[in-house]
Amino acid sequence: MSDVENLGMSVTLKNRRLRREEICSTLRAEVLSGQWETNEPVREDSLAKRFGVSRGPIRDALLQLTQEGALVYRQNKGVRVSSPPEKDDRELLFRIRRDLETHCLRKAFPSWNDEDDEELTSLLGSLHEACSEEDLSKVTASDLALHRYWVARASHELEFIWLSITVRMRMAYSRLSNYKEIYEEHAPIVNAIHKRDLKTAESLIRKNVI
Amino acid sequence: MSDVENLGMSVTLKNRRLRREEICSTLRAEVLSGQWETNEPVREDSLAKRFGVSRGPIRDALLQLTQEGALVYRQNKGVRVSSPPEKDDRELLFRIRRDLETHCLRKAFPSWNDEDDEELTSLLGSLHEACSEEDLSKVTASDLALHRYWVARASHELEFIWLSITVRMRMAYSRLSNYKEIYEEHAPIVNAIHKRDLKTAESLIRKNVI
DNA sequence: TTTTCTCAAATTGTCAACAATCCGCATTGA
DNA sequence: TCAATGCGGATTGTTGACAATTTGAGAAAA
Repeated sequence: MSDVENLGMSVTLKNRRLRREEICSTLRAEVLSGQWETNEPVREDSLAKRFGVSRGPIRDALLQLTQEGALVYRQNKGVRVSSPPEKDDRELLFRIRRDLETHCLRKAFPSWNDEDDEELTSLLGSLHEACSEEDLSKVTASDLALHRYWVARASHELEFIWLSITVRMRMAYSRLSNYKEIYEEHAPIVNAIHKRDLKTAESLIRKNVI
Repeated sequence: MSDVENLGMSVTLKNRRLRREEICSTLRAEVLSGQWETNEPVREDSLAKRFGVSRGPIRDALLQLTQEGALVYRQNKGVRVSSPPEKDDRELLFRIRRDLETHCLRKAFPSWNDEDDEELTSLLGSLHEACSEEDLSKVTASDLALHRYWVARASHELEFIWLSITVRMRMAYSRLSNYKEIYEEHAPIVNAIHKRDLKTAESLIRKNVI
């Protein structure tokens, strides 16, 4: 019953519960959209002031982003933005990510339901909105959230792994170019899923490089 | 020059620098070797007392182990030991891990040198010792460290990803059975690497399931 | 001038206390 | 008897202060 209450909680309280995650998502989107200069140090104090919390939760978020691959920690020197993976590794990472996504989609398909369709539509809507506004940070977050949905739907274990791979891949593709293109690549995927057309969805994901 | 000084630091200071990492490694080996009951809650206070630190560093370590997949975090309820991945996912994870290790070995081979050979020999020695002593926790840590070496040697980015996959795989194979067997599976791999025989090393790794 | 050393400011690492939340148990009321 | 409720201990989440470390500027020496 407390769960029911929580759902109805005010936004302030809701945010309180997810403070670390919230901060983490915001920072992740900023880093991945190339808004932080490489080699520019990230200060815990300034982030703490910015989010109106103490350094504790900030450190939690930074540590998590380090694990995900967006930041790199150095002893007593704080974090810096991570460099993109080497060329040799990119192909491998790309293949792994593709395998993960298609595996998850295939696995989730049998139990895919209307609620999932709604959620996906909503996420695609966010992506569309972000592309229209040309808000780079929002585009990155929306794109990530869309792909993440079918991965998480299949397995929360794989979600972690997928995220840490995808975040690292993204470091190489910051500063995306064509917003329209991004949306138009994703719409058909969602459409195929709505039609329960696994084969088409899979092949589209295989092509949807980014 | 401070780096040089650090290398010569006393053990106490060295440990100070790596406190979080140290705690993390210890706990990881314990969890992976099946010494913690599933669903048994892990209390931050007791860990803090055990390691003689405050809850801060303990929380850091627990958060990291959560990212790696050994533990699961629940809001206001602390962490619990993670469950093994589902059967569906294991095959995929296994393939990915295999690809990662062979990729890294292949990549590291051209610049592999005598120092690497020494290090590997030393790690194999630790594994042998651990197997002789039948110290489950030590076996797990040594085995992990051995494989980790050639991954890390190739790429620190891939090291993170490899670790989070391997840790999750291991949750399914806790309580290993035959100690001798473990050592005897690894010795030929190291031997092949010493002889710079990439092909043999690769095929042995492919077979070395664990 | 150039190099080395010292010191202070900035920053991260750690700690202990406080606030918020969860969980089990007893009490209450039908 | 049994379900609902509220209390109290235990546990996690957060905070601000303090300790340890790094960094860079400037003084001192070669």
